[in-house]
This record gives sequence, C-alpha cells and structure tokens, in this order.
Amino acid sequence: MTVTIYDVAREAGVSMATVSRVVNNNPNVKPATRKKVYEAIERLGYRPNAVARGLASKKTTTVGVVIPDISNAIFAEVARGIEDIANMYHYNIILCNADKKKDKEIRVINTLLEKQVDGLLFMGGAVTDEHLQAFKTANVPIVLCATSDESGQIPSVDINHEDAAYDAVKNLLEQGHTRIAMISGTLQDPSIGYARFQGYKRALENAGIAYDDTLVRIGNYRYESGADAMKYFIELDKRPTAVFSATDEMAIGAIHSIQDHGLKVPSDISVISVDNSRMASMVRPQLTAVAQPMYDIGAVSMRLLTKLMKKENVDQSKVVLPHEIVVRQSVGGV
Amino acid sequence: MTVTIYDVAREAGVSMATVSRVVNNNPNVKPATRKKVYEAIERLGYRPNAVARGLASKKTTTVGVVIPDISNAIFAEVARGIEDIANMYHYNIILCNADKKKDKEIRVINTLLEKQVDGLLFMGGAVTDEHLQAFKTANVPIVLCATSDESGQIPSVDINHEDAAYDAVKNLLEQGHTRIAMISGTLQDPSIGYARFQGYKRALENAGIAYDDTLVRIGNYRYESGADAMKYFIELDKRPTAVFSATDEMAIGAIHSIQDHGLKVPSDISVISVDNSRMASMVRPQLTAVAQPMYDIGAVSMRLLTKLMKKENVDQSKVVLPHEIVVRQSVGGV
DNA sequence: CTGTTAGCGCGTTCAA
DNA sequence: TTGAACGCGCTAACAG
Repeated sequence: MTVTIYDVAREAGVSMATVSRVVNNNPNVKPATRKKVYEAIERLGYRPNAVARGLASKKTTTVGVVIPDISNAIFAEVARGIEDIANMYHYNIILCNADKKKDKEIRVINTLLEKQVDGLLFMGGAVTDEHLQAFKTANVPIVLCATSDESGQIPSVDINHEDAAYDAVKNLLEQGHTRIAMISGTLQDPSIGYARFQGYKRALENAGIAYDDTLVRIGNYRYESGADAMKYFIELDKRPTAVFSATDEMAIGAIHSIQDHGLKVPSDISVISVDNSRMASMVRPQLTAVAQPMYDIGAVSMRLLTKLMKKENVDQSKVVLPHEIVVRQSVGGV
Repeated sequence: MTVTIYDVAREAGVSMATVSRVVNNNPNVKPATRKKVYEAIERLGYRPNAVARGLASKKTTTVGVVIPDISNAIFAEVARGIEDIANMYHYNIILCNADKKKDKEIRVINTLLEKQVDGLLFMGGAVTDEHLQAFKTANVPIVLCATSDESGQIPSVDINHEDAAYDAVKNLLEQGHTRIAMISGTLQDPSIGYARFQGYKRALENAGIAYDDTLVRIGNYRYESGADAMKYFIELDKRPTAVFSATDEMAIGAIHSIQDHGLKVPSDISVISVDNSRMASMVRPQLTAVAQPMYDIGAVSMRLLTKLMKKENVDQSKVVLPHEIVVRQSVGGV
C-alpha cells in the first residue's frame, strides 16, 4: 500500500541508504545515481515518512506553541509571526489553546513533549513553579513569548508592559491631565493586568498625584467591559478627564460609551491604551495607543528558538522589544 | 538519557508488552501489575514517545490544518472551533498559513501528509485540479472548511455564500433601496469574492433592477479599501443610497468614509455586510450584517473529520450551515 | 561513492 | 494475564 524507501531502492536498483542520501540532499551521491533515484521516486509516488524519520533521527522539525486563545487578535498576530519564521526554517507548529489556565497549560506542554517537538514556545498566564517543573523535564529548548517570567531563568521575548503603561499615562500627564482613570485587566494576569496597573500607579506617583482607587475598574478585556467601566467613571461626581485602558478593545468600548453619553473624545475625555491592534485605526476618533509589536514578538521568539534548537549560542536570552506610542486622535489637552 | 518503555519494564519487573498495555489502557492487566507499572512510570518519570507510537500504530493523533491567514479574525475564529473539538477528541493540530496561494497550499498539504497526519482540514482559495490531485494521493480523510469545491467530491462544511449575499441585498431591497452598490472581494476568490458578487447580482435581478458596474468596486478585504471604495461611490453623480460590503472590515471602512464626508449612516447611506465578526458591534452605528458562523464551521468540520478518521459512516458529507441576518443600526429606509 | 547493519521506541501478534 | 519476537520506515555509522 504505502511505498517505502525500500521500494524506491529496489525500483532504482540501489540500496536504501542511497535513497536516504538523495532524499536528504547528501552530496555524496553520483549525479547519475541521484537521477535514477529521483525517477524511481517519481514513478512510485514516494513520500518520505516524517514519523519514521523522526524516530530515527530524533528530530521532528515541529515545534509546539501554547497560546492563550488563537481567536484573540493580539495572539493571532503573534502566532502569524511565529509561523512565518518557523516556515522559513522549515519547522511546522502544533498549536494549542490553553486559555491561560494553569492546568490546561501543563497538560498541553506534556502532550507536546510526548510528541517530541524540537522546541516549545510558551505564551500563557503566570509562569509558576509547576510550569518551571514541567519545563525542566523537557529536554528541548523553550522560550517564553509575550509572557513574563518572574524567575528569569527561561529565555523569553516580550515588551516591558509596565514601561508601556507608564509611557501611556505619561502622555496623558504631559497633556495636563491629572484626573486619570484606568480600565485594567485582572491583576492576576502578570503582564497585561498587574504590570500595566503598576505602570499606571508609578506614572501617577512620579507626577505627585495621589492614587485613587475609585478611578480604577477591572475589566475582562472585552469591549463591553470597557464600556461598562467608562459608564461608571462618567457617573462619578468628579469624573476623570482622561482614561488609560489596558487594551484597545476596552478602550474602544470606552470611547463609544463616552459618545453615547453625549460627550466627546478627546475634548471632554481623552482615551489612550496599550496594544495598537488593527482596530485602533478603525474607530472614530482613531485611538492613540502604545504599540505592542505582536508580530515581531512572535517572529523574534521563534527565531530565538531556532538558534537554541541548533545549539547556536545566543548573547541575549531575555529580549525586551521596544514599544512606541502611536499618536492618533483620542488624546487632547485638558 | 531518555527513559523508554523498556526501562519501565525492568524497573517494574515485567515485560515491555505489559507496560505498553497499561499505558494504552488495555484491560487485560491484573490490577496489581498495573499498579506496579504505574509506580515505575512515576519513579522514572517516563513519558511515552508519541513518534515511536505513531510509527508502530500508524496513527499520530494529529490533524493538519491549512488556513489562509491565522491573523485574520475570521479564520482565527474557525481555527478556535477546530482546535476545541480536536482537543475534545484528543487530537492536536498542525497549523499552516497558506495565504490562499495555490503553490503554498500544495506544498503544505504535502508536508502535512509526510508528517502522517490522521486527517486534513483545508481552508483555502479555489480548489483546483492540482488540489484534487494532491488530495487523492493522501490516504487520510480530508474535509474542506469554509471553502467551496466546484467538483463536490470532497466532504466540506461551509455556508452558502451566494445565498448569504443574496439575503443581505434583499434586506436592502426591502427597505426600498434601488441604487445599491457593492464593495466586493476579488472575483478570483470563489466563496467570498465570486459567490457573494453573484448573490448581489441575483438579488438585483430578482428585483428587476439592472446591474450597473459603476456601482461595484473590488476591495482587498481591508478597512482602507472599503473606505476608498466608498469615497468613489460618494463622488458619483448619482450616488447609491445603500452599500453591500462583502466583509465587515470593508463595511466599517465604508461607514467611516461616509461619516468623514459629513453624511450619516443609515439616514444618508445604509451599509450592510456579510461576516458579523466581533467588530460589527464595535462601530457606531453598529453594523447590520449577515452572520457567518465561523466557530461552528470550524467545530463542525473537525467533528466531521473525526468521524471520517474513525471510519464511521456519515450521512452528510457536504454540510451547509445556516446563516442569519443580524439587524443592528446601519440600515434604514430610503 | 555505495551498501550492510543496527537500532530509534513502541504496538501487536502468537504462545504460553 | 503475561512475555518473546517481529516490524513500523528511516537514519547513521561503518565498511568497502
């Protein structure tokens, strides 16, 4: 039924070793022989069995990717960066959604390891001791991608989320705002939640503004939660003149909420966020945001992983990509 | 270095066959033996090698997914549906972006087949003879997902794109519009481009309205192209009173373009589209659209694939999922 | 430049 | 209920 390297060998009148050589582009084959083999391959419709190859060579040319949720635009962008580079180096990726749930993450890491992936890209929630434990039993390289790692032992590529938030809020401060609210993600989420919240606090502190927790609402990253948070702020006695949102989507919810209350962005209330997803320029007014280079985070982490897999030595195993503020129309002076 | 089934056997004082049985939940093992084996596994930190398993059993419990572009929200949603169901049936997915390019598609199909996937989910552009050819050499089941197939020989799950477009335009017609423009995708794209364009024409025809090709612009699915097309329509001598867009994103571009020209949606110009992505409710006015159940398309196609892989017989190998119109605020009477 | 020979780690008969 | 032995399809020395 299935044609093997052995069939090709017989058809071409050579040994299977020779067939293996031509399939693997080993130069030690006489051109004439090579030609014979290629013809036999063609005639028989031979297709190399990567599983057998993987068993014999202990390399599968596939890497595992654990991601929170591929249907989230931000992560999908990272995934595209990963896949493009993987493709470039002839790797395939096995994609697993884990929704930032620790149990699910540990589980998929293990099945990925069972599948003998040559490396692992981990994008998740907090990296706990259990994660570290699982990583340790892997004897393949791992790089964290858009995920922070308190321990600092695992190679990683991300932006500095706290600085990004800090810069966003600083921008508001520079426009003269002093009553600045925040729509945060859950503080359990280390990078997007906690770090950005810390950046917000630090920026206020540096400006000598007292932190006021009535000006902070926790959202769930969705549009509606941004709108809800904004509604709350608007109804405050002393409403804020500017809002910092941890993500674009919540920021857009906030903008629409402001407009629905008959107020204007940015003249009544300014809005800024971190992400700069494609949606940022698809609202009116267009959203000013600190850009998170998601595609690059994916691409760079995959590139780093290829180096690790090839045992090349890397000078930087913890890379922090730069972020920058993209000024559009949602922020104005006070 | 790596601990094998053989090490476990020795540690537990049984044969490797027995270890294999307990790992595979074969009932023919005495509980006491099973326990011994489990303990040995635990002690040694044994992890089954799925590659070796795949070679021996000729099953990899992984399926290949070729997708146009994972960073596109629509496809990412499908992918999530696929992965959820795959996960449920203990399959993993290898994800390959192919950008609807035929060459790339053929290439990844082949490498996926080399990797011995147990099945293939294909989401691409047109299904050509070359595709059919590649599919034929696969001896694993294949299902087309959100992709049309002229030949009708391959199992598939999709919506009826022409009907969806027809229904969208009909909605406009029912509101009394007669000058209806269309922002189309490329006609080379069978489902989103060509089929939706045909639906548009058929709806006009049924209403006795002559087709006017000055009222059709081809976009590239992006926001900007929608805005550009709309700009063109607005500057027409006899501008349309309604616009049908092949996708949400272009529709949103159109809405903003209308607003930028000082006109209003829907009182001056109505807008409708097909997709109903999350963004549809993230614009003002919120977008009325025919809903494409992307998650379900992914989930159902994966479910179908599992049946095919298990050689269960399926009554429907060509499933067409229903679409429905989601009325929001972007369409009004003429 | 080419062929022979071992495994790679595991599933699976077939006996016992 | 258990074990011995073979083979899955291929890579990788090692000879020649």
